[in-house]
Amino acid sequence: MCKRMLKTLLVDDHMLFLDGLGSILESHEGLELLPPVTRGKEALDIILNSDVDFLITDLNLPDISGVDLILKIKKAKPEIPILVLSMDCDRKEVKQILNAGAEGFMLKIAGKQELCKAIQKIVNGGTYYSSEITAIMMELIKNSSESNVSSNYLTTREMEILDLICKEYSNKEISEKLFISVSTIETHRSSMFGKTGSKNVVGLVRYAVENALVTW
Amino acid sequence: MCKRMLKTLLVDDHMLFLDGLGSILESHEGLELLPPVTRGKEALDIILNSDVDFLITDLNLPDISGVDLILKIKKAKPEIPILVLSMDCDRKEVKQILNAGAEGFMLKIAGKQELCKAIQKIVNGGTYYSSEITAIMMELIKNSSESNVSSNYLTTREMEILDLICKEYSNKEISEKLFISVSTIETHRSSMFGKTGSKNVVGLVRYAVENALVTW
DNA sequence: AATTGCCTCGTGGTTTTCCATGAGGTGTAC
DNA sequence: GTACACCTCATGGAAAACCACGAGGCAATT
Repeated sequence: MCKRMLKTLLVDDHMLFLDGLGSILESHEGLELLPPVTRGKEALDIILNSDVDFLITDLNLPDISGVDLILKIKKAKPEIPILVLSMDCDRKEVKQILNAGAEGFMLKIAGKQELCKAIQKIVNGGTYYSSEITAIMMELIKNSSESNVSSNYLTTREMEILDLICKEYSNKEISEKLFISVSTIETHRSSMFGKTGSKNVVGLVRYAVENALVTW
Repeated sequence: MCKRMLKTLLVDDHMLFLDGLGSILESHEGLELLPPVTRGKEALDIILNSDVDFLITDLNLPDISGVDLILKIKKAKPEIPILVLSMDCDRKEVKQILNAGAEGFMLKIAGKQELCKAIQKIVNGGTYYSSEITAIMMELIKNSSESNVSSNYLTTREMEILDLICKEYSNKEISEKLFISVSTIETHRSSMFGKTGSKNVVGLVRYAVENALVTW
């Protein structure tokens, strides 16, 4: 049992959660915690330019989407195992995360015991998906025939923007939060109008509510 | 400095966050951590039936709303200081929390230093609101003529208009349907903004959804 | 190599919303 | 009989949303 310490990077936009996670994991054997980060791009930078052995990340990051982060990492350094923690999860998220190739996916409602179990399995080359996730996986498999019917579904970016719209963000505020121009937001809005058959932002909010894309 | 240990209850629906918070705070002097809970009703039960000196709670709880929790506690045991932690915050939340009488309100993006500062101030009889919160407070004050003091209920006419707004009607369309001028609609909208603590029409829709004023 | 989907951005314009302010009319309640 | 809540309306201006169009970059697919 003289394993090398795994350099572990924690990513979450909530410092407090990060601090807490750090407190839990610093006593976890085999892990050497790197200074945690709150932004996806920061994380990406560190992973690409230094030695990281293990990544534990939140799904909701301020700058880039968690899925994007995973995709980019898996492309550059597929050997680094990734454990994703998320507040909630819906079918699309699960699908995206699994496709992106994350080794683990669990919710933050889990306790530290479950977290440790997940880490254990993953660092030993396995995978861990919590029961909530596996339940959704079942559903996805069951309904995989009609899943392509909804081909006019919103893209990741569109959902992201819709989420902010539902939080009363103006286009300008969204552009500042996502670091893209107002034009882009407008383009996304327009295409969402088309996809959802809405006339204005109210229609989008309605769509979001009906499809449970937003949790208030 | 031989203060009594303050029996502190942590409430959050995410076990992992709870565990983390526990790790951070167990070394905090003066606090004696009670077994944390994930449900609002559980918290309420404990607070009403045993000795709790300090409450740190999340705003998004699975069973009852965080605001409800605070209101109920403040009604029964107003002497217990409450620090609210939240993921995000919008005007409505801030307004509700402040009205409910919480001693502190901060975001989870804060670090543990800020958390400790907040706790320090609060247990010494003070209050703590993070910069994000105070910024929103400013906004609220700026835009409060009389609205947030007086009744929060919408009038019949306002509800009627809100209903049409939720059906994607523009002000012009509403004015034609109700045979009143666009100015009038705007006046109603404005006063609804005040009453509901919204910035724009999305906030109104949200209010309508939350209060089941609209059936889609 | 070409196509397709997604994300990005711009220009220039119209329409709508939002805001501040003031004010008249009605009915109810004290 | 007056205070108050409600509904009505206007002016005028600033900000934001909406629309139509074109277009380039990137990555995956074919």
